[in-house]
Amino acid sequence: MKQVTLREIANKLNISITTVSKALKDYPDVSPKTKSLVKELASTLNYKPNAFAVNLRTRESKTIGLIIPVIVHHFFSNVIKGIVAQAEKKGYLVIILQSNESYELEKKQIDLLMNQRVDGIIISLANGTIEYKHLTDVIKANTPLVMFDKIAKIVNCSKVIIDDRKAAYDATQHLIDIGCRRIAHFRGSLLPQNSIDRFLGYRKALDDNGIKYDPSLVYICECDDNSFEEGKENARLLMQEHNDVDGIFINTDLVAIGAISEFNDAGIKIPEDIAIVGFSNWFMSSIISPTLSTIDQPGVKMGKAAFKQLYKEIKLKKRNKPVEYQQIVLKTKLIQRDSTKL
Amino acid sequence: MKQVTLREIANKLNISITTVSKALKDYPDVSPKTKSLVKELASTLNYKPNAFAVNLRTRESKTIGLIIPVIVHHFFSNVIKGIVAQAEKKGYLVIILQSNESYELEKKQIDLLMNQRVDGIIISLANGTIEYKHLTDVIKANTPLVMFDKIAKIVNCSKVIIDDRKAAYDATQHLIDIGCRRIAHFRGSLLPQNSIDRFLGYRKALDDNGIKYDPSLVYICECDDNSFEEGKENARLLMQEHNDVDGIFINTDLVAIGAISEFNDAGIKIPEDIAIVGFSNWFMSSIISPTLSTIDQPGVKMGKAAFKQLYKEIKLKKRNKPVEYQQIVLKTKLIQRDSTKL
DNA sequence: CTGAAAGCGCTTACAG
DNA sequence: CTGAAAGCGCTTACAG
Repeated sequence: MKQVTLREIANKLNISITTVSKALKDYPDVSPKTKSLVKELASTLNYKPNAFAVNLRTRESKTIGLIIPVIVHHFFSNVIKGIVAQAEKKGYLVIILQSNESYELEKKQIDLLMNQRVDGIIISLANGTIEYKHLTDVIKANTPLVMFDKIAKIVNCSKVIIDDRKAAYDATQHLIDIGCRRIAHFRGSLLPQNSIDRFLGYRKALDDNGIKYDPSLVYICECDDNSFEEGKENARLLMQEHNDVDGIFINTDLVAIGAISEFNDAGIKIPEDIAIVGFSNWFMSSIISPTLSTIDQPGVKMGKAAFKQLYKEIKLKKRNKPVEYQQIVLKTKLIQRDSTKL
Repeated sequence: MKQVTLREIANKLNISITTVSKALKDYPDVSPKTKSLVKELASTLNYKPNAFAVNLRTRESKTIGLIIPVIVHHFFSNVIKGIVAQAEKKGYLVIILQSNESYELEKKQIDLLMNQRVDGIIISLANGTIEYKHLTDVIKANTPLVMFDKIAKIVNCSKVIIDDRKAAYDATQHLIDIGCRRIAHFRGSLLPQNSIDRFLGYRKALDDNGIKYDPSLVYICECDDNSFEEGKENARLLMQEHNDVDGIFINTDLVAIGAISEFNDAGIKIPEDIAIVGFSNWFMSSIISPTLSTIDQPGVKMGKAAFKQLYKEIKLKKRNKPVEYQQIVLKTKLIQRDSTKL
């Protein structure tokens, strides 16, 4: 089945391609009669404009790119859902790529998307991303760029984040409030801004409560595919090295769940022996035993907000208007469950 | 920053656009000297071919579409991962849409993708899909189509599936093997082929073992966003209506996890009072308590297989060769965990 | 109200 | 080895 073109419709009706095009787009300078004739034939022939030709002319693809570190991940799949839903409302399609936390892949994928002439890009950085030239290049090429969750502070573009520092502070304060005094932290990878901020929030809460910060209580997780195992491993180490710890604030739920599993196996009671707070509110956290206290991080909302901001910038750019970059900070909240109910 | 075009390079080097184009694509009839000159300038100017123009000429978009019922879903997000990874290897990008189990949305999304002139489409049907014209239209338009997991048997195209009937049979037989004699089934929505097949496998296992099939032991779940709650609800009903049941085979893990949670709350012992087998092997199943026996369904593999088949068909179509539709059946295996360890 | 013409940026059959 | 020309299918400024 060959695709129907404007020319075909024009020939069949013995009018010009121009008029067909204008009729279909409801230009005011086409007679109602012609319009209805054209529209009718177009629909019976099942005419679909060739997107390539339209894109080439209008220099718009109605497509955006999304790069995330991992797809199989409660938070990120929620973000995808938010972005895809919002984009569809505005007639945009979303190309999704997974960087696998690799800087090299991320660079290549930015390139792919720029080649594809997407109208804008939304990205959450890979843990491995150490330079930002690929991102500033996007901005230089005048392609709207929005970063979310794992951002680079120094890159000048719009960002959708939560206040990681405050959220981590709240989580740690909560542990202190229920009586913990020797509090460990399983932090994320060294580079990402959010794992830095969560660490800083943890430290600040200790300071403000007169608890001495002890670096040996901080364990690192890469938080890639192995999060669950990393949680188990760190829990094992912690038991060997510090049997006086009474609380842990953990960078992300999946790691926390690994830790819980290890403590359960070792016969350590949660929260009586060790209280635990996670981060992100994965669905799993509400069904493991004990249920896990955590910080709710609104994935779908973040996705929607990121697309909305990108959309604004795409529209502004189209009208050659100046863009003001926004830093959108969404609210989080502490969810108390059994892992901290003393 | 304006985008660099072939014309620009041609002008700067005082040669024709034709030659520039051919040089960049390593045509044999361009002198090595010209080639290196062109390539060097192209790279310093950071030339990127305009994908729209290329697509318009070559009638290829190097982009495929993927429609799935839900994104936030262990199995489907694994499939996404498999498809995206495999596609990238071959230089293809993936546009992802979520049908939300809605037939109407699914139709609209097929339309969107066809408009976008994707090179092929991979789809897992919505529960609500009752007609297949939108799918046969894709095939008529000569766009390669591959269905996976939730397929329509009567649509003539390639399919990637598991043997749902056998897997369900295995699961039910396992319950019988450990001594269950009064076995309920929480089935999926009525339309999808896979929930029909799983039901049939369940029934066959009962038959083969001389256990009378009792329709009142079959409960239905829509398996949409509420799966967990549906599991709880059905478990509640089951306890009221049939306190003699000693085993349940459940259509999908998330529903099974809801049921486990309800039984735990009600003080019913798993597996002593009721043994449970789920389906799909969600990560969660290995960490809840008791851990859940289930059928492993290879999401990433299915995604990869689906893309590979689609890719084959895209290539064959390009060479005007006939396509032979494949039905690819991937292996599943029963994973025994505590919920059936008597 | 209608249409001829230019042009978006490429690719490729063809001529020289 | 090089290049002029046609064409992919659309949009839109312009003329009538």
